[in-house]
Amino acid sequence: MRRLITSAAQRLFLTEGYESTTIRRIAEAIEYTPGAIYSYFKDKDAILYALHQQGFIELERRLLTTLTPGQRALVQLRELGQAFLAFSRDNPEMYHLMFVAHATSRALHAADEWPEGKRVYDALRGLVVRAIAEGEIRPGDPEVIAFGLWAIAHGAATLEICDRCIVVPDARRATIAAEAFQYLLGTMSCESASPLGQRLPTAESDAGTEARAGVGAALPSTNPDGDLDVAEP
Amino acid sequence: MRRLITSAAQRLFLTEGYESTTIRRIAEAIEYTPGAIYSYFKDKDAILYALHQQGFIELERRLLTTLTPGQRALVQLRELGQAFLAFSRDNPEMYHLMFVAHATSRALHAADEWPEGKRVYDALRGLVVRAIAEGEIRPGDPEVIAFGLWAIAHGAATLEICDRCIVVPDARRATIAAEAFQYLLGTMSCESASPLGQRLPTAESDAGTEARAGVGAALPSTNPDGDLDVAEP
DNA sequence: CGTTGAATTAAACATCGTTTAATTTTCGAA
DNA sequence: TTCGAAAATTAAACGATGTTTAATTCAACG
Repeated sequence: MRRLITSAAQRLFLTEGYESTTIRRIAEAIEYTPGAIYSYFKDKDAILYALHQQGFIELERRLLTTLTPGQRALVQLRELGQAFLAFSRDNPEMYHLMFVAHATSRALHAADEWPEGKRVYDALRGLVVRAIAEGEIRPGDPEVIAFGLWAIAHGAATLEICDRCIVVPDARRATIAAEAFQYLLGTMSCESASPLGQRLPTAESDAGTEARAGVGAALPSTNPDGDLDVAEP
Repeated sequence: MRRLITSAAQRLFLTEGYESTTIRRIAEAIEYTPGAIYSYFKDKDAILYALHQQGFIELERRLLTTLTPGQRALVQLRELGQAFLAFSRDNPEMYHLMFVAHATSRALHAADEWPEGKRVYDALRGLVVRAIAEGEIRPGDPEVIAFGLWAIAHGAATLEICDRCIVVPDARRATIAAEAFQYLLGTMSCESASPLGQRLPTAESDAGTEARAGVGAALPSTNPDGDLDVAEP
């Protein structure tokens, strides 16, 4: 029954947007009465929070399935960032709910209240440690580096979602987020001593695609129609 | 009269928070009737948007007054980032309204609808161009570098504001945002070829303070009580 | 069949943003 | 000074929201 509610809420949320996702409309969608919902969720924030959790599980799935297992840590870091940006672009409303909406951060005050986030972040930090150990990015505090990478991806994603990219020229707008992540990851890699510090060597790259321009276009969109394929029984 | 309304709205906004800032409460604060406000603002979003504009003017003021005029571009970039993070920390609710609230980005669709933001961003890009010309950061696309720096600062700020830093250990939490910005600015500087690429030489630095730890503590908080000192006639 | 407990509803409450018609206030011209 | 038009302000209502409560329906079991 909770599933029924959250999946209806999610459908409404992704199709009609944030404002139209009201308790009454959810109830109408599942052919129940508004009051009935309060037997299964304390209040509206609880529903949003459940959505928020499902979103993070889906994000985690997408991030982890993107990683090519045997690959070098630096390459996996790049894949992680690209997948993160792709997710935010495919599901902007969901991303907003998950990361910046006031409704959800209200019920969030300790790390164990956000296990989904902590798992992904720990994986990121582990990857950073490995990248340093493999001598692919210059040594430094893994905590700072991991947080920095997260901040870049999250910052670029939210700037895009909140229509803040209107200050960059039209021609660059679509790709600037991925380019910025790519550039910054490049500068911290060990090859960055070369004057043009943005060519990041990978196993499958160098197939004729120029490094910078290739990033935006190569963004994998596993889910092009923008739906979240989670918990729709 | 518009001033009266916005300043009351701002006071309510900063003291009582987002949820409590209702038209009726604003009217009550200025001893008017709710309907009267609609003679001066089209709707509630218009009030939030006016606040949003004032916030950007204040942010711009704080950023520009922080820059030490004759200083090298790289140092000014660092000052810019620190001032930006300090602002977001001093005025979290305001920052949320200005950058990520759905209400404000609704009325924002072209660059000329956001002149305050464009001005600051152009200044940032100019600084990047200068830093490259002065040979202080490695050459690259100024647009990408400027956007990247903005993404870092904005990402770190929003992660902090939205309580996402709970995944980093308690001891590091308070300073991690500033450290990450400092680190990333360091890696793109030309001195970063050294193994520990995070010492950023400045005019007044090297006074015994260790580079990394000094950043968080040195955050200038021009406005410790968290108020915005704008438009309170 | 009757009873008990859970599920569901209908209706109300307080509050919200917004609109409309009526009222008050303002203020320059007669 | 008085009048009347224009502006400012109010009172009241509308529709919609999240939420609660008491009543009602429903399902299961002795």
